[in-house]
Amino acid sequence: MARSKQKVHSEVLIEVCCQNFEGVWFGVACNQEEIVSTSFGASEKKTLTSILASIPFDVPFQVSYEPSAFAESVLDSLKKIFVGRKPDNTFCFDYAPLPAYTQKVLKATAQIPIGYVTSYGSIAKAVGGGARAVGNIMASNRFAPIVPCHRVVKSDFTLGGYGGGLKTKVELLNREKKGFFDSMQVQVEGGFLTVFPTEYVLRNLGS
DNA sequence: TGCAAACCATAAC
DNA sequence: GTTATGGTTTGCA
Repeated sequence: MARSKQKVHSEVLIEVCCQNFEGVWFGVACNQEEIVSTSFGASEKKTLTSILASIPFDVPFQVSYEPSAFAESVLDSLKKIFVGRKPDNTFCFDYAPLPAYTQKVLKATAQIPIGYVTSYGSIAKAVGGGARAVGNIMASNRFAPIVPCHRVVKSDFTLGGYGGGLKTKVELLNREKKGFFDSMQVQVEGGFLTVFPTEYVLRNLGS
């Protein structure tokens, strides 16, 4: 029986998991070895809703309460990032559904090291395009906080915005500060991105 | 400082 | 196609 020409979606069943860690809900959607989306928030419902929003209607998914080894390792990394530590693993993301420019911006954002921030305009300068467009992409970042959009601020080192709330953004940055003094350049697709010590932002908040 | 105008990719009609 | 929408930036008073 020839079935090979049929589109069999069941082969890409997406696994969705949520876990609570110290009062915060972390969620992941993944297919085998790729992250489809991640999220975190104060309630399970909100976290789950934001995860599900990034799964296309015609793709089946399954909410699992017993995460696969891969999902478990992603959740583990989410928690580590949340407390300001470096995750053990690097992951592949399912960038395919996203527009090319969005992919470029997210990949550049992913290059910002712990202890550093950059600005919307700096990313725009590195990969092309404009700061507002970068801001829009941050706002709809489906890989937070693994793609660290909390490390992107305004050019005057004030906070800008954050989907999870500015309070959360400050908390994350506070845990990530390393006491660096100098800015530096990191290589990204399309050029070099200037990053600045997290302290530049934090010392702005006091006054 | 504060305001206005320019900027720019997306998503939604 | 066209328009609306921002997690911005910059210049000018």
